[in-house]
Amino acid sequence: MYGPSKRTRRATAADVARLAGVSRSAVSRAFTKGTYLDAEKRERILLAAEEIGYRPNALAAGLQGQQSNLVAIFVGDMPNQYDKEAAASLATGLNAAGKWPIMIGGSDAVARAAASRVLSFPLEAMILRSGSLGADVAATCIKMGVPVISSGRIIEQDGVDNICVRNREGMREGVAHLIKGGCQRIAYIGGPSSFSSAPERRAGCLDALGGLELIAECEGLYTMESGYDAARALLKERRPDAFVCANDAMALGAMTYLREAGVCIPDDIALLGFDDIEMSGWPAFDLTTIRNPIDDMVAAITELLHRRAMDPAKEGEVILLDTKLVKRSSSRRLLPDR
Amino acid sequence: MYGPSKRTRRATAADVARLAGVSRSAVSRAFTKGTYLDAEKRERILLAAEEIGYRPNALAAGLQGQQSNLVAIFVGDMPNQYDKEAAASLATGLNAAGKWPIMIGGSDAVARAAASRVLSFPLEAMILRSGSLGADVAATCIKMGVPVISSGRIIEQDGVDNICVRNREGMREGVAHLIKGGCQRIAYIGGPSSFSSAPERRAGCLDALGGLELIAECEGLYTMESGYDAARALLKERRPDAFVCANDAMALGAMTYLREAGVCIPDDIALLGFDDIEMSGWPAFDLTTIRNPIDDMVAAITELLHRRAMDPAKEGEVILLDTKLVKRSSSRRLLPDR
DNA sequence: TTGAAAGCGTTACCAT
DNA sequence: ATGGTAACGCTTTCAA
Repeated sequence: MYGPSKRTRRATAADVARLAGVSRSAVSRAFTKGTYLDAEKRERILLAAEEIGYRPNALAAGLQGQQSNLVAIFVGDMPNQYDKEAAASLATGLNAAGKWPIMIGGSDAVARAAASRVLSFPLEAMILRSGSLGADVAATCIKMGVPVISSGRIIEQDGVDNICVRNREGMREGVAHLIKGGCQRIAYIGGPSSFSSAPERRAGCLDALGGLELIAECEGLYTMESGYDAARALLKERRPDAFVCANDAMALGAMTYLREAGVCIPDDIALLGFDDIEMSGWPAFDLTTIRNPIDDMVAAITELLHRRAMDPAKEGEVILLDTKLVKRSSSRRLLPDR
Repeated sequence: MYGPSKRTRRATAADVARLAGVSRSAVSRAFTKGTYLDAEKRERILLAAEEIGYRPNALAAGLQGQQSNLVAIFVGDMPNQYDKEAAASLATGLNAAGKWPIMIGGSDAVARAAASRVLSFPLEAMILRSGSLGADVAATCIKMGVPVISSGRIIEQDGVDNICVRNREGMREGVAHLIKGGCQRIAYIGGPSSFSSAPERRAGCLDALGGLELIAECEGLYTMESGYDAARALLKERRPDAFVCANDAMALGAMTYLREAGVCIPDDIALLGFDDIEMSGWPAFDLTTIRNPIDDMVAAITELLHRRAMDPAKEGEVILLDTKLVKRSSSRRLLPDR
């Protein structure tokens, strides 16, 4: 039997037209809704198309001047769990919205080169999800006329849309919760200062402290391992009764160390994270944390994409997402929470 | 200023030609290496292009019949860590190889629909990385003339290239290592039978057992949580001295439960995983496991892509990857390992 | 070495 | 409602 698998050339509208005995125009219309076309005829065309495995070539359609629906997502190395979850959800959310996410990632040099080359596509937007680098990539995109959406870090640049979580407010609420629960000797495990989220979260912690001061403090790498190490280092200091961590990965690392060290959580030391990654909700960890809402982030990006498509020349905007304090057992102390 | 009509058109070769005072053909040649073009002229063109932010439109170039360099990656829900790591590395590896990976994911219905729609692009290949579903997606692709590369699960279908790790041999080596270390009462925590890897790994375990029989056995979901639950259930059975887990996520879940239960690893119970995800190598876990080599997988896929491009009509092939036993402390028992 | 012109597969705009 | 015919932006062939 002859079939498309034998064919080396891709089926075109002309092939379908020939097979169905109609014009190429009719084939095009059959695949576009809201066009005038005899119902029976459309049926016949669709059937013929199905038979030879035809569908409109997106390259040609995109060339035609329509929207390409192509979107690039620039992720860094995705060193921690949250980044991976966010990237996965973003890709999924985008293709639920009818967009095609092209992933760009890897170590700096490779990723940067790829990010530049991908601009040869008429992208609807470049989505930046990289903590540290990104600002220069953004500049290239803007120059090429490709809209930029920066997520997780605010890039002050003309025409760049930003979406960011309220790091400071979120952390403030979390630490306030610890204090209301009776914690007084708080140690802070911060993130790398190259990430804009790090100083913001730290500021939120200081806000909540009020008159209090941090018992101790150090800077981690947003990884579990660095949290583990940080906990060990900080435990030597004057006995803290709470560890506030700039993200969940470090908090879980710290938790692992504390358990090994025989420290009871939360009675000896309470623990607070930030992000609410999947693992944190798992009963064996049950970490109190501040939710960095991935679904809201994805929804906001989709919305931004839409608004930009409506008005390509609009001003860049900043969307701030609200966090949500998720109280779990790592902060559930004897003292009642109010 | 005057409204949305401010839209800036993307620069085209004609724009560059005008600016540099050359023909459109020359501009095209300037961006194609191995073409006849005066060096000084090429320089001038490239400069002009840089100035107005031009690069060849990949849509138009792809239409021309060249290779599109577009590749779709179909991932499932990526429920476990290994899937996420694999997907991230794959995307990165592909764009290091000059390919553009379009990610397709999400819950079954949405992902399936997207996978079908993405075929409107002249894809160089559809890469399937989904344990359970995928076979029917593969059929659609083949019908459309899009080559399929299945990773992690062998799809017996004309023209489908497969790449899979030697699950059985790997697990056999791992369990043999436990037995040499003195384990005799082995309990098995398996994966969901809908994944082809599950029965293979189990078979490898049985191979190594020789005359022995499993003390106990249950089926998990390849998630940490299911491993945790499985360990609790199995611990009630006649005291095992080893837990063999079908993947690392479950092994780490089991480890967490065992530690909570005060069981000493590996002295009371040894632990074996499969995959070697990042977390397993972290000192606080230090899980003995069988490496499911992501880098080799990515390299093989790139190679397969290349071979398929060379000969679109070639037979489908099966590449099997070797595992590597990674001995860590979760299996380091008193009895010397031979 | 260079420029003109012919496609590539669509969609959109014409007249029917 | 329908078929013919311009674009769309590029690469490649063909003459020069």
